[in-house]
Amino acid sequence: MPKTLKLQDNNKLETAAKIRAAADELFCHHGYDAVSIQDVARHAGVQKALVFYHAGSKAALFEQVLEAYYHAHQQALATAYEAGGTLAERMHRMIDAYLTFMADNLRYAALIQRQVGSPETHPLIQRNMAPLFTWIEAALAPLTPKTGPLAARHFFVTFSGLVINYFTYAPLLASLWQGDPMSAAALEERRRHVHWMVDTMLAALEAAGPG
Amino acid sequence: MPKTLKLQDNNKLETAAKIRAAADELFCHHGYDAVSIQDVARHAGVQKALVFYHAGSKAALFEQVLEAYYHAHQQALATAYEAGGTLAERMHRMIDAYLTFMADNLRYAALIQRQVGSPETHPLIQRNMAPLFTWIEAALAPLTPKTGPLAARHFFVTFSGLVINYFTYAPLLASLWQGDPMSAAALEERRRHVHWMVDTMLAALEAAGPG
Amino acid sequence: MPKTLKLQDNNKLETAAKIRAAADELFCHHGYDAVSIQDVARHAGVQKALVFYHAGSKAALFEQVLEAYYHAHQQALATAYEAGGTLAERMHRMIDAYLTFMADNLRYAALIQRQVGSPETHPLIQRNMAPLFTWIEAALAPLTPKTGPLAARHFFVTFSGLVINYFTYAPLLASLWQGDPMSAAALEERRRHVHWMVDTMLAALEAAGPG
Amino acid sequence: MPKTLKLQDNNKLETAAKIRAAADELFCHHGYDAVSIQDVARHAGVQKALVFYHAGSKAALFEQVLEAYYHAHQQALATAYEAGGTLAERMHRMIDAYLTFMADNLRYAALIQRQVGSPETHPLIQRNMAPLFTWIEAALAPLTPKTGPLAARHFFVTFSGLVINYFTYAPLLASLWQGDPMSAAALEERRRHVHWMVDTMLAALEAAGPG
DNA sequence: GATGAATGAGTATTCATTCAT
DNA sequence: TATGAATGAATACTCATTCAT
Repeated sequence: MPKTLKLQDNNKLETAAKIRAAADELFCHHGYDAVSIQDVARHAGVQKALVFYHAGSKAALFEQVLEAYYHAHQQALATAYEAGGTLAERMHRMIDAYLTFMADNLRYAALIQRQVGSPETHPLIQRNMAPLFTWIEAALAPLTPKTGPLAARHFFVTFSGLVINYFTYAPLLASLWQGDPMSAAALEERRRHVHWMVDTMLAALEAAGPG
Repeated sequence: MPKTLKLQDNNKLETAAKIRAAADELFCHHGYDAVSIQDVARHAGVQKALVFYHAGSKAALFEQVLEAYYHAHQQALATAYEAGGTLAERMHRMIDAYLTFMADNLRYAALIQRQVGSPETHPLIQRNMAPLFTWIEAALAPLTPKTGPLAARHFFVTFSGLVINYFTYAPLLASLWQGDPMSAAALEERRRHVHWMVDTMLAALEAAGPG
Repeated sequence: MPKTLKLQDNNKLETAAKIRAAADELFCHHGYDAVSIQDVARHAGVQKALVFYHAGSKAALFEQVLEAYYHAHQQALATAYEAGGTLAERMHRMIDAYLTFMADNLRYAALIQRQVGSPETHPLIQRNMAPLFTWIEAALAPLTPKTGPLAARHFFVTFSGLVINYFTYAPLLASLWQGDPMSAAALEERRRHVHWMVDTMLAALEAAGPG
Repeated sequence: MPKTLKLQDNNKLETAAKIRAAADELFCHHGYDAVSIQDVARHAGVQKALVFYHAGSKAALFEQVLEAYYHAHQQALATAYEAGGTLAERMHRMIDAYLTFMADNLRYAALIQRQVGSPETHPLIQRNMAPLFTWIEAALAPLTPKTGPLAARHFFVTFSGLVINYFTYAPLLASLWQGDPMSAAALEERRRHVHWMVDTMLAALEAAGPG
């Protein structure tokens, strides 16, 4: 009976997937410490011991969630890394890719936000940031000095902040924004704001002459 | 016996202060969930039950810490709120006040960062952000439209992010910055970067004509 | 109301004592691994968390039990260590002290027996054995060589075994002994057996001349 | 296909044997309670469920290990039981057989040592001791009284203790012995010590006249 | 103001064991 | 014969909190 087989296969696959999905949601929502394996098990509709069977430990489960986001993030930016065109075009594309990924993975912002404070997670976050930093440094090299207030590294912090902060502070901004700051229209507006900031900044750098 | 009374008063103050100081340090460093009252008591060098006597509960103790930062923050920005001069001057002063407060209260950034994800803390953070938002909206009113990508609210998110993100991501940036990103020299460099961003942005807005 | 005070005092003292007593009995009966803190708590009639409050941890509780026996043991042998008389008299007195202590602390033999296999307990047992070894070596020095089959260290193993083994194997010997091997009469018989062994051995050593 | 069959047979044997070997080593080293089936499986390099398939249960696996030692022990003493010669010769041979078996099965001493405290194992240990006890009682019958301090049963406890205790306490004696108490030279020395004790004791009993 | 004892629910993790395949 | 998933009870230990003194 292939049907039975398929069902069982689905069940097996589903168990591990259900656990990861539950862990993802809970960790992102409440943070590592505030979530217990009991919570994850309840949320996934499985038994507590089964979470350990599949994930090994709470820390390992958390790392799996982080790792999944890391891969998704890198993949999301991959095309933007390699795309050509003018500097402004390339910057715009990178920002669009970043914004789209964040909008598609709203929990991710919250996760990272919280974990920035936990040194154990730093290596993973650094690994995550490194390619983007390298890319921005290379892209801005013709226009920016190696050091000082206009060095590329400052623009890296500035522009990643322009994107990330919108998402992390979104729940707090709901009262300032009329309507949902995560709606398609609001996100599009933010996208154009960041593009404007990029264009303005690039124009100023170009006017000032090469770094 | 005033002498005894005074001593007792000092002891009282000292005990409560020691507890708050310990709570401050631990909550900021490890987050609410990762800190136990036992930890706070040990760190303060007092008995566990005394923490409850003075603070009431763990949640109340945490709120006291948050509230203290809230007041310190408002006080730190108070002069900048009222200062006069050109728009650029006023923006610079506000940014300087913000940066200085953050540099003086490095733990605060970490605290807020973590708590942004916890809905219970949202009211306090919103209360904290409100005056600054109002101020920026008023300050930029002559130059920015009420809605759209160049509305003041976007610049609020953008510039508070320019400041805050530098602090929250600092421990991750250590490898990119050569040397400590929290050193006086590094902070001064960041200050000048943000000033440049403000000046550039204001110039562009002015060139484009009133919102 | 002194009565109430006394009762409360007793209760406080009793709690720690009840826990130690329960731990003593259970650890000796079933061994470290087979006893859970839950068991100890139930046996002492207190709550599980209270065991940790008073003892710190399972390992610490176990060490407290061991340590108590160690002190009792040393105290039990103290007089015999210092007593004078002929070599035979001193050996007899030591054996009597040892046998009496073991008979009064039947659980102790079982405890040590089991723990001999656990390296973590070795230091404590070695500390326990050291004074007796030193004493026997000094006492037999005039009669035994420093090395070889008749060295004092062999007699230490032999005579401590003569005493200890009787107790550790007692529950297995019940069928061979008619009646209880732990009865006063049976113990007195064993005492005389060990004395006879000592006398026989000393006579042989003396006949053979100084080591 | 006999070849395949044979291979399968070998694999079967190997799997069961690997499990028993792993169980043997772990149980002897750490005791019943401290060893999990997971440990055994890992140590044997097989799957956890396979251990249950082959052994039935943890208790059954443990009994298999004990039973194997029981058989090996009886077999090791078998020749000594039946050998002829003078009483001293027969005693020496028995002691040699015992010592050799213990030296060849060092883990066994540790196992028995621990299990003496567990009533469930008593029947097996008693079954193990019975033939030796009967043999010693018969051998010493001409020289010893039926009861009292010089009854054969005391010499049974005494001489089995002389042998066994050396092995069980060996890890604790390492510091007293210079060098390894389990080295061939050290074991030979102990053998001669026990022989001397036997000879001395027999001579004294003979001098005293028949029991 | 301060303390030590007590509590009951919670934590992550491991257990021996079963079972469908 | 072998396996991977699943289970429910148990493990040592910590938690915030209370309370009598």
